Amino acid sequence: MKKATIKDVAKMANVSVATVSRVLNKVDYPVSDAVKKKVEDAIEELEYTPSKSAQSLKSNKSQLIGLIVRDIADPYFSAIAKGVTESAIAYGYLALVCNSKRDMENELKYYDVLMQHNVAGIVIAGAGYRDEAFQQAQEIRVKRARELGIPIIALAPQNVAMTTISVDNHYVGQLLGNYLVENGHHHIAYVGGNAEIIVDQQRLDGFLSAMRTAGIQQDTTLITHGDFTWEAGYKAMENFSDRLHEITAICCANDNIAIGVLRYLKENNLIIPENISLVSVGDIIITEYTTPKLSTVKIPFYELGEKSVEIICDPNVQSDELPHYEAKLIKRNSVARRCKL
Amino acid sequence: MKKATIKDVAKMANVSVATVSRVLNKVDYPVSDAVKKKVEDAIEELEYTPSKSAQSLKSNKSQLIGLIVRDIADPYFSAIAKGVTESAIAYGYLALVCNSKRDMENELKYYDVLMQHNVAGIVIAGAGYRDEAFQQAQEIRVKRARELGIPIIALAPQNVAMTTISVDNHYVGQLLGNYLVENGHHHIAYVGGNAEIIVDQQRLDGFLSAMRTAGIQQDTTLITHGDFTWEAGYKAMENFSDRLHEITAICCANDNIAIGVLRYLKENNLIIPENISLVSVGDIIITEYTTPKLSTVKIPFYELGEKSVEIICDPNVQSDELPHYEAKLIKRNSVARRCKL
DNA sequence: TTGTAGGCGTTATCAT
DNA sequence: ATGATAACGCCTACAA
Repeated sequence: MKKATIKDVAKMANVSVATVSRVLNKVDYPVSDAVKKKVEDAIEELEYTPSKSAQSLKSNKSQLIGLIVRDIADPYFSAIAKGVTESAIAYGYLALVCNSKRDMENELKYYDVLMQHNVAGIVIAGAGYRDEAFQQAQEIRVKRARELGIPIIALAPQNVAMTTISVDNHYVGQLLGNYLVENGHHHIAYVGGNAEIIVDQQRLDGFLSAMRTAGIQQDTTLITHGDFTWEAGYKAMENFSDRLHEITAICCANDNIAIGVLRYLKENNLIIPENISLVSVGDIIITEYTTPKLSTVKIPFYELGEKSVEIICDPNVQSDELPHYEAKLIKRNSVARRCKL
Repeated sequence: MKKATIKDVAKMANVSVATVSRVLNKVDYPVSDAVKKKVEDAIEELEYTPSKSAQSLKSNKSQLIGLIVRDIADPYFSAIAKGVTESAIAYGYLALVCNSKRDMENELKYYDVLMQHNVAGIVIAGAGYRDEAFQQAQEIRVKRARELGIPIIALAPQNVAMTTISVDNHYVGQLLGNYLVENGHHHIAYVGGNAEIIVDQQRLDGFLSAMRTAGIQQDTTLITHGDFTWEAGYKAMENFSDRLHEITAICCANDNIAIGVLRYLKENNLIIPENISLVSVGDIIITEYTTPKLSTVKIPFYELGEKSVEIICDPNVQSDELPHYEAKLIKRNSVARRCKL
């Protein structure tokens, strides 16, 4: 059996397809009540719904929003995906989710695939890579999208001219550094994420500037980079094991890393925060359920995802009046006051 | 600027659109090398890619897979989503992700929306509701989809005749019960999930059958239901607080619940597993990062998602030779041997 | 107020 | 080996 088409409806209601289309799309187009009724009955009878494919072909625009994430199973990205999918539905759209597996090539490929699908817009969740070739490739795609009238919204800095809504990551790093300093910490290890990704550098810079302001000479051998994952956090600690006695606090570039770090420290019988304090970035839900609860800088992932869809779908939203998102420190129980080392 | 169409390519290559279509789609259709070359050059020059919308209209089938989840930010569902999205891309498809917010109405609506988009298939991640009206509504949609040739794959039981790949949840409950009994536990609290969802009952039944086999009379007032979330697990414990001294173990219907339970117990200075043992279901990644690591029954979420796409996309896969997925107990550190109460 | 017809980009059928 | 054309379902000028 096939789905009913507008023709079937027209036939059953004894009207033309144009009339059917009008009662469907032109709310205030003059159609006689009798005809309108007939059409609506036929639609119901046949369970007719317009074909999105045909509409998309005709209008050269689909009711689809593309979302590119690095790993949908990572709480950061799934929080964003939640915002995007829920907001999309609210606007009558659907979200196409692409998982790059943290691979640059894949990410670029997805730009193309999504455009082939005539998406109404594309949301880029992850921050950009510092790699120049990548940025150029990205720039080409952004330009092409603009020519086609497809908005692309980044939820983290890309170093490419494009609409971006994001928290100030330099400030995030400062927040972290200042908080630790305020609590008397001077010997701090910094566990970064993937150094190839822009935000990693920005957060570290912010952290270092906080150290400088506080007159603290940061030991650069106490700075490490890996990836924004749990495993990476754990592994970083393994490599750090012989220097744990030198430090009183660890600053992690995101919550995942902190969770890995936390596990390592617990396994090695260090008490948080009594022995070592811990801060990170994100405020993913699990930070409320670890022991101790993690002090972290909240990034409004859900809201960012939500807003990006709004920018794409709502014609009233001007992309020149982008909202400002403020990073906020959430103090919980992973930082202790350290008077003196 | 507009995207190049097959006509543009045909014009540039001085051939007909039919020829272009052939070099694109009919690999072994006889086309002279010279013409083929011209066409390929034009395609490259114009950066032409076929419009998915037009293909979808023409073929009455899109390269889209619909996925319905209850909460994409829930590790259970995001693991499935990861399997689905990655597998989809591998087949040249894209995944449309719908978030029902654990609302039945939404779920039903998504069936319809996805069909409007001409999806190649639909994957239902969550188990069905016991609600009869829901099951009927679901049945209608499944039947309609079948008539349209759209496969629907459930990754958990629905009590509706449809293709389902899933673990045996009764067995899961038995596994849990037996493991606890083997370790000498006789006074066990059971924290279930949403009792309206089919698997919740199945797991509990399995657990109870294990108790019966062991000759243990389960205290039914020690059985509670809430939801499959962290918050619900925590809240269940709050309501249980005055009975904690009666029990030696807690069996949770999934890992989320266990994480909430764990947090409550820790806040109340109970040591796991020395004071109370804990088991659950899922084996989501975080269970490896809690303290202690959670003993749980592994459900292969990623693989289920992956397989469902394979069934939809791969014409060689017969849906009558569905794979069997075995639930497996992962013993970690949340269960202690209890000789006697 | 309603109907007719062309075209969106493809693919497939039928000619040549 | 290649080309012309109809059709997929919808929307929208333009006609009536």
